[in-house]
Amino acid sequence: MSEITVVLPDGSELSVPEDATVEDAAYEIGPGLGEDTVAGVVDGELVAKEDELHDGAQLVIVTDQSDEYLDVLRHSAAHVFAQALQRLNPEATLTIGPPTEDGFYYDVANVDLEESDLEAIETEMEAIIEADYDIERLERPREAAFEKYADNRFKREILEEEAAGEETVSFYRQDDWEDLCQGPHVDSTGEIGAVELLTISSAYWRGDEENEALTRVYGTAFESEGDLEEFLLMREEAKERDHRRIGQEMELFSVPDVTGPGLPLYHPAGKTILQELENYVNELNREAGYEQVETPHLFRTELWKQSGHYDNYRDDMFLLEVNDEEYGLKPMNCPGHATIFDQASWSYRDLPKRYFENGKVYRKEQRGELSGLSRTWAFTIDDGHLFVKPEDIEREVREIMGLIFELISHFDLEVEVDLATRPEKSVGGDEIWESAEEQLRTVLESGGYDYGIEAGDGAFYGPKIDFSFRDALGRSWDGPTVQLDFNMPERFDLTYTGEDNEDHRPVMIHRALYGSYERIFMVLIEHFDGQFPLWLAPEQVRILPVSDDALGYAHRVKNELSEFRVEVEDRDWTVGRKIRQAHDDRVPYMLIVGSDEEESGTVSVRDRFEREAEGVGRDAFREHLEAERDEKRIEPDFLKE
RNA sequence: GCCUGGGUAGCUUAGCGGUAAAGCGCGUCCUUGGUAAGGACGAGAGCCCGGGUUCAAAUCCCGGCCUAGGCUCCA
Repeated sequence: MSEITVVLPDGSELSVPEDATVEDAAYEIGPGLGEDTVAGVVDGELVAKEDELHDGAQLVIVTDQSDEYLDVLRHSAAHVFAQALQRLNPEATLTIGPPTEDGFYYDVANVDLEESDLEAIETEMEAIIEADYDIERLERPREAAFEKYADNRFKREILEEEAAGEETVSFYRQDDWEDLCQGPHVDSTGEIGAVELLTISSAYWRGDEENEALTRVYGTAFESEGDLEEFLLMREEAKERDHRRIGQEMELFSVPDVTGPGLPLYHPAGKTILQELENYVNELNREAGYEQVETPHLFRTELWKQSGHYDNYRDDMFLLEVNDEEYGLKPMNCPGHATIFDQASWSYRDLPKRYFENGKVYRKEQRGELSGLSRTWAFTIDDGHLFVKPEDIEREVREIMGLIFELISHFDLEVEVDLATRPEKSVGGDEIWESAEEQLRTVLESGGYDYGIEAGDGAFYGPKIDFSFRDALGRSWDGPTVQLDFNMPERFDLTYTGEDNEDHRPVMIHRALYGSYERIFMVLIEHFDGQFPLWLAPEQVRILPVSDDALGYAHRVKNELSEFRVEVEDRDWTVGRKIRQAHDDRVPYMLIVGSDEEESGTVSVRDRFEREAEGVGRDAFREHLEAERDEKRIEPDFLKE
């Protein structure tokens, strides 16, 4: 029999018979590994250990030590769910049930489920796990599968489409229950250490809203109860940190019914934080040679026709009729900036022009998508547009990368960088795309940035570098972006005069350092759990008089700290109560003052970490505050041991 | 936009055909406090909006609006 060659993770090659499976290959490497094999990853795709290999395959063996093992386990947990569901509701029609990042789901039809039903299903699942049934793979003729699923049009559709042309299809069996499935699965139900069903929602068959709505049950599974508990704790913490909840508690913002959906109101405390964020980015931009501009919220649709937004995004724009003419709220700031650029003639000596605006934009997002500050109809972008000579792209992008890293260094957030390349639908010639992507790559390489490639994920008008933040709970959020644009300069016929006295086309660079203020605000609220660094904290210091007798001194101390956001707690409460409240309100520093402090002219300092010091000099404290604020330190550190 | 839940005091929620409840917050008073909730009293509710059923609707039905989770979208 002829042999084929597969490539192992360390680059070495392994020869195996041409009908060898993943498991066979593992045994070739070593009997121990063969024994432990759960599944394989072939050319980046998770496959069953029974699947045959092909010549040149990149092979990774998956054991219970692999990262992929949890996916396999969860896929099996989805089967256990389906079996349990059908034990209790035999009429339930199964569709698909894959693993996800956090667990698994299973989409079912012909069954009415409520959250309250989940407990009984979970109990049944635990019985199945307890019984430790072997999980067996069966090959059946495709025709037999059709017969078996005579009354399940979903499975038949899978057989028709996914399994088109196959003679046999695989089933996985545990106990007396089986499901059409490609696998892979763990060897027995007992390997699932812990399961939990989480929520019920709905989803369309194959994710298409034209199709039938199915009932989707989300659950998760782990190797051990301990892992599950850790996961649930993390989930609970995420809920506690929900920016909508903290936003309400700290009176940062609200989205009342009466103002319309997705149109948040910023209250004084919230606006204080936004203003600090804005002041900082304004300063950073000024230093980097940007000129601040301002454009109105409303333009004639002529402008949106010129920019192309009207053709592509008209349905998502807010349009209105004024004096028989159509106007539209701006969904982007760039056409306004391009128009400003177009109001003069420029020489190559003038370039690059760097315009900047904290511009509010309006996009009529789908109603079901709106949520807190994470998805809104009105949001503000710290939007910069650069008009550059093509040969300057690299230098400008490098500078922007520097700005972005400078900015995020103050927020204790990790960041991931991705290069998004040319999508299928795009404008501009091959040459300019290749050159642009090359220049972005050069910046990323020479800057030593770790980055991934999102092939085909660029904008239709140019490639881009996307940043995503990772917060304290390990979640990822869209952040800053740098995008090259060859389209807008064409559409607006932007030109500059070159050294050769000829007209040339500038390239536009769109960039945002925060992304949107709403988004960064949300991320920061949740990342810091509302415990903002001093420079951002809406209330930086609260003075707690021990009794009313100390009110006068308290106000004198407050006046001395007038450059900070300071409040005097003058409610008729005990000291303990005042401290409790200040902690609940997440104030970085408390100053407790009474007769002792008044006589010695000092303050007692307590911070949000419950650290304390008595007899602190007022000047020393004020000077520390100034430094902590100006250096944008993450945590209060006056009382740091 | 679609599917499934939900909208009751400033906030969090109970009540689910028959006189609208609680905790927190708020106000007044007592207490004048020393490091994470002192006490008493009080005010505060078109029960989301519009229709319908009923002797009677916060409660049941229909429509709308908002909201949560999910699906689909995201220049």
